[in-house]
Amino acid sequence: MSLARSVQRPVHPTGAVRPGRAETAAKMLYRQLKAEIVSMRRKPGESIIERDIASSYGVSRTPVREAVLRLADEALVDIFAQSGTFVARIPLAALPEAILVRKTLEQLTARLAAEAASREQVMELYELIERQRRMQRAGNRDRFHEADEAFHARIAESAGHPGIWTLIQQVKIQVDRYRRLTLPVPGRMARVLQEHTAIVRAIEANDPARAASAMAAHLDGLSASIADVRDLNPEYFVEDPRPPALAGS
Amino acid sequence: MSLARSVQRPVHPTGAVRPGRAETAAKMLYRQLKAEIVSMRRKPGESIIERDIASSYGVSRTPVREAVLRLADEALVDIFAQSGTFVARIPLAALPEAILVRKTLEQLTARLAAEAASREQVMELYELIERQRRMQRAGNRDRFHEADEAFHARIAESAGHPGIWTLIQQVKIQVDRYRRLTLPVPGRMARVLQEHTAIVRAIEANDPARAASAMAAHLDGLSASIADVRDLNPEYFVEDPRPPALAGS
DNA sequence: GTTGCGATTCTTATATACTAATATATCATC
DNA sequence: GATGATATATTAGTATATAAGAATCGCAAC
Repeated sequence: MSLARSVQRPVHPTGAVRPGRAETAAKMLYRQLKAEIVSMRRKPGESIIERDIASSYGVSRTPVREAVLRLADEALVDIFAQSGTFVARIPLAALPEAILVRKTLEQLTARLAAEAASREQVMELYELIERQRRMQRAGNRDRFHEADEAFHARIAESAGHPGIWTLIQQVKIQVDRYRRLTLPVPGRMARVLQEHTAIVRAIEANDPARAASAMAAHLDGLSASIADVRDLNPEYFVEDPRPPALAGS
Repeated sequence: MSLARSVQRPVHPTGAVRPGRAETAAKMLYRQLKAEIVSMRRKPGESIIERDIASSYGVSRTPVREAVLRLADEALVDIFAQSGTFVARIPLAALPEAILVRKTLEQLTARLAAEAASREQVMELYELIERQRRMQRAGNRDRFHEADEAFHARIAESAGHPGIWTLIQQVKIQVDRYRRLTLPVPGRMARVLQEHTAIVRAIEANDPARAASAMAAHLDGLSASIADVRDLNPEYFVEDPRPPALAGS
């Protein structure tokens, strides 16, 4: 997929600006199913039957199938022909890799943001931290997390490369599923706020190296003990022994 | 999409090892169309009509549609409902970002490879360089390029993170299309060979910093002058002025 | 010559029907 | 009772038909 697939609009050959269109059923189903899988409301290994989804949403199998195929592309479901479709198990081997890639790319955006961010952008980052603080006080974990994501997105934007956050979102999706299984850690929100503040301070001070290391420290915190969670819910995971060698020409 | 979507096999809930199955028509069409688009045999802006593809391959519209939908996900085609589907133009704004991401991630793999690569893995890298040298002598640019890709893939593998190369392949796809428009530069193959050798030497010497900088230098070479190519084929490109702000909450 | 309207002709989006292959249940056999 | 073959049911893959909306072409009015 393209790096920035979801941040650029297609351009019609005629050059005409196309009117906004009502969302298709297929896209709605895709978003819906994806949300259910990422939020672990649909459990890994659970069966997904196209016909059932279709009837429960009052549409035909075709748009359901389109949505399921997209999810299969993203490795959120496994399709077995003439057999069944199942919510994908979380690939343990991919988690450290995804965390590493995220850390690397976010160190980059933090560094670039520290070089390039305008005063307005820094203020927006502080505002997002404030929003998070309000959500912490309200004890609203979901909204806290939303603001958290927005904070990271805004840093990529300030770095001049918003598409990198889009990419990170795709890379970290299995990690997000994994984290849904972890228990809420007391004091985590407070620590996140502190770490976010340290990052913005470094960006504001135009100190790229410090911004990068602050971001790295922040992200190191989230790689909790994978082994523990796996042992609690072994049926949700799959440890691919060794991926089959990549196509080497 | 998951980081390693194409390097891990789905696991059937019954635990059974599923037999290898014949490739579906849809997957074949996807690969075929993707190759035609990336190789620029299908020009940006060109119309793609599902019915025509279906009849020319002797299948129904359904598998064609499946393939086209996947390509739309990867931003290789733009689908306009009730209007038409077109080969996507190359998004100019995304190219520097993709090049930057690739460089960042390959510096990472080079660094890790320098820390972890075994003697056998280093030998394989040297062998891939030799293969490239043979292709250079034979003047076979396509096979030279294939070995080039295999070289980079093998470095990611030696770093213990083969999925990162899969990710890079996805990120650089629009850059690959752009590069198809550039003329062959005399002496480029020789320079590539030299730079690859420098990278492997640093990996062999277990010098992570030098491996990373050698990789960075290598990849800096490929960001030629985008402006020139754009002016030659302006109809192949689209310069998204500013991506619409990312979802911020 | 240009512009505005409208019918027509495309095209994709969705619905429905059919095919083929898998997994499971059943039953005979040992 | 365990085991194997067979039959059945279930499911994704594919084919075809229909719906709905957009672009284009022609024509009329100016």
